[in-house]
Amino acid sequence: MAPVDEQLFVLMSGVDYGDPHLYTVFERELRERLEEDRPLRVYLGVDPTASSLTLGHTVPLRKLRQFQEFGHHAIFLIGDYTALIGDPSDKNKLRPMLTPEEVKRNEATYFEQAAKFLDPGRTEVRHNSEWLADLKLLDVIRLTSKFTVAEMLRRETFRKRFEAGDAIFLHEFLYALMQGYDAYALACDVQIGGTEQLFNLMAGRKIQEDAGQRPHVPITLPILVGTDGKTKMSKSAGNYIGIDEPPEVQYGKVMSLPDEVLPEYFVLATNLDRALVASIIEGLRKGERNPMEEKKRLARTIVAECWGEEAARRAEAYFERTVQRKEVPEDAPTFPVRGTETLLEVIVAAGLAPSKREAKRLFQQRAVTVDGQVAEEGATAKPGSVVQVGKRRWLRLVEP
RNA sequence: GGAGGGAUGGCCGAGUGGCUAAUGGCAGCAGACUGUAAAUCUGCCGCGCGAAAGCGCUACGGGGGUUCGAAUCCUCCUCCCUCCA
Repeated sequence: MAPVDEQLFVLMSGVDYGDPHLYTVFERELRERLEEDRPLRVYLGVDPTASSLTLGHTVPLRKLRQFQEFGHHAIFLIGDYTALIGDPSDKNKLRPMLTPEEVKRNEATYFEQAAKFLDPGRTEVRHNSEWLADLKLLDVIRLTSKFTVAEMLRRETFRKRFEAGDAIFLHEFLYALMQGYDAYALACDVQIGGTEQLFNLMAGRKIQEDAGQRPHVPITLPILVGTDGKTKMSKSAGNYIGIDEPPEVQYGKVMSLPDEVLPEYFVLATNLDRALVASIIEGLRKGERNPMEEKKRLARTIVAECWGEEAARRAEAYFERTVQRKEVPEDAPTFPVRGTETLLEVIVAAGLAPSKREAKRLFQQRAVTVDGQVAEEGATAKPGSVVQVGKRRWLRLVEP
């Protein structure tokens, strides 16, 4: 296996426990395991609560991949049983419990997409219903007896809700225990998760230890911010980059990220060589590297990791043509016109604007051009001309 | 079983009878600028008619009501939360 120092450099990259002391401790623990020079059992658990993944979901997947590339044994655990409860970790309110049918439906697409970021042939896929479904009430009670109420209430998410007078249901306490039990059932050496899950991972250590197992090394990663550069990337917030979105869309979304988040994106959302990543970040900080060039590299990398090199080249070329050189893309959608319709009608009919009111505003803002000339709202749509709305919407008018 | 609090536009969150298509923030869109679709600045940001002023329609969990007029008051219903027992 690769030298321990080399492994450690890569594996600890981006890792954050929210506490420098913990970092030292866990880094040492990981070093000890790596020195045993054997494939470690590394597990990542994912609850199939959503049917399609965002770039944010790929952060822990990439970490698992890194372990895999060093020859460690990767376990992808589908939390089909825990999903029924709902992880309270990242929420300040109760999470809805899913039905078994919903879980099943999400699960298939989930792994299919996750597999893009793993080496699927070398990944062991498990479900936690395999062991959790068989626990007897007595087993569960024994598990709960290892934890105290004070311990639970010290946890930030619960504490805040408790202090705010919000409801905390008993089953929410159980979530951490279930995830902890997974670690024990898998007899894992390492568990990967988001920083907000540290509590759950620590619960796992405790359960393993009580059962006479060596507690695993937690590897927690920060939450990836969304395209707004501020809040957590999520579908519902609309600030996401979906891994099944078209290459051009992904590329564009990356290019619209605020410059400040480039470092964290390079660390968390790419598989680029860690030494290179470090030098990029350093270069950006010192102003020796051009943010735009680096952002293009980031965009290219992310698209390539989702769709392949070829798609990344295409997306980049598209961006350079349309945005940087402001050319009309040759694949601009066409729209048949007789020459009697008004531009306004055509823009709405072609879907370049959601409503007439909105289209009217676009005209008022001088955002509509025909063959490069700013067009007025009353103009008629003539076949053979090219309409551009804003920076990224085009239409080629053709004979019907 | 009892008492009380809440449900507002994509999200967060003001508003407690007309001045409210509804403060503000975020997200989004446009223009300017630029090193990029970054940052910054400015404007827009329910739908329809109208060149425009303007007019109309729909909207504050759901139904019904009071009123010249309701997101705001009353009533019933649904869902959520808290406290006491």
